[in-house]
Amino acid sequence: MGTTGDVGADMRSQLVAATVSLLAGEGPGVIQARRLAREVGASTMAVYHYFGGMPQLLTDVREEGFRRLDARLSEVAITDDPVTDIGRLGLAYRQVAWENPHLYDLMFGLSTPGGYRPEAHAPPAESDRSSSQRAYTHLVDAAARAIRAGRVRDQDPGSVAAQFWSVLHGYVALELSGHLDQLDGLNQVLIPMGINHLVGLGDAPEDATNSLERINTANAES
Amino acid sequence: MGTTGDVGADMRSQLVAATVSLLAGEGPGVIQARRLAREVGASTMAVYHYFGGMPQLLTDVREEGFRRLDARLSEVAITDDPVTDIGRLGLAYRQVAWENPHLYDLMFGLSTPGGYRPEAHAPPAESDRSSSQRAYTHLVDAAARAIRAGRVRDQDPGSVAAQFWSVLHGYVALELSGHLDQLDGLNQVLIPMGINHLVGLGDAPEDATNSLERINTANAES
DNA sequence: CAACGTACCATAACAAGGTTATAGTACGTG
DNA sequence: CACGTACTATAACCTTGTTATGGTACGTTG
Repeated sequence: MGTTGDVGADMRSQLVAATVSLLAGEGPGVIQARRLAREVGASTMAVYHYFGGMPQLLTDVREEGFRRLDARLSEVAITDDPVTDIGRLGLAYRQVAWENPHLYDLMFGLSTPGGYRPEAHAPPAESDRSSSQRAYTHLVDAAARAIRAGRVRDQDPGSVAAQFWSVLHGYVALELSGHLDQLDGLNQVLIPMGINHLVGLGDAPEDATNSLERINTANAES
Repeated sequence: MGTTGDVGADMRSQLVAATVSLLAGEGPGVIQARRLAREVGASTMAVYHYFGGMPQLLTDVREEGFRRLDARLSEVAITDDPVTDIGRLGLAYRQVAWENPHLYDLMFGLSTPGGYRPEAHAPPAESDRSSSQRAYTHLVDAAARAIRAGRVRDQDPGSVAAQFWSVLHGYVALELSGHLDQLDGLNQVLIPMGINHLVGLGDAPEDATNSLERINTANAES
């Protein structure tokens, strides 16, 4: 019945995988210790033995979410047009969010499905930070390449990346929560916003437009 | 003992107010039917009589959140510099989010504190949409003024406003969830991002910079 | 080889919290 | 005064996180 997949995986990863899968399939409402245990063919105790409780399990699920985001962004090829690369990173980012909106929500929201949260709340845990950090790094690298190529004014790539991330996350979150329903999000918001931002960062308007028009073309390893 | 306030308010608004207050004070963990009832000096049944259940109550709380956001944005004066106005709207928006992060999370997240959600989930309810719409309108109006003043290229103000909203929400959400902790968010991310965006929209770099430098000055009715 | 400790897991009980059933009170209306 | 409606309180029910307890498998050690 479960969509857990691999039989070779240990119980720990099976539980995380089941949670991710249930989040995508039936939503946060069914993320319950009993349900997860049943899903992987174990008893409730598995949750406590391997994680300590639901909050800790969800912490791991969140981390897994960032791992998957990182993996997806890693697949975006590095080409000789860093601005196109940035556009493709954005598209991949949006795609990941749409494939499992509730997982995305768990990664960035302050609350969790069960109503409990993965620790205090303010600072993401060490490991959590590093996971999201790895995903963030893709943006930093792309920003650095854009600066090196003269497409973006010389400045701290971290700041530029944070700006891209804000734009991306804001757009994706509003889109997911339905607040952008009456617009053609991609063409009326995300793409023009990306172009505007790039132009503000120093790129020529035609160059930015041309680069972002290429984002849907093949994406093979350069 | 509650921080419910007004004794003249009916039970319905008292419950919503208590929820907002508890979200700010103790977090989503204490948003429980029994606790809310105790807070307003009633029995649990009040929640069911006035709302039907916790999900519907939270729907109302979400709406109240947008009402407050709208009220706050309404206080931002309309001056003869529409770009400064936009900056001030952004600052007010951020302030509202910081005053009650969990309420903000409830307004934009897909999940709710208790683990249940306010209906299906995809499209926000009618009333909900109109509440957020009212807040959104402030941005649309400001964008239209900026276009009329020649500070932004002529285009659909709704699209421009959605872009501003995305930028704002993305920044605020990342900031709240601690993902921007190692940066000086305001000065390294939000302000430069705003300037970049405005320049991309057509404003002159010096004008955008000057206008945004004015956002912290007095805010009296024009 | 036998005793033993540890890792792992199932069953069952406990506690908290959403929800429902039931019934009572107050009050306006005929 | 009879009656229906709005509102409220009490108590029970059910689901779900959690803990207690005990059992099995297996590697380690004497």
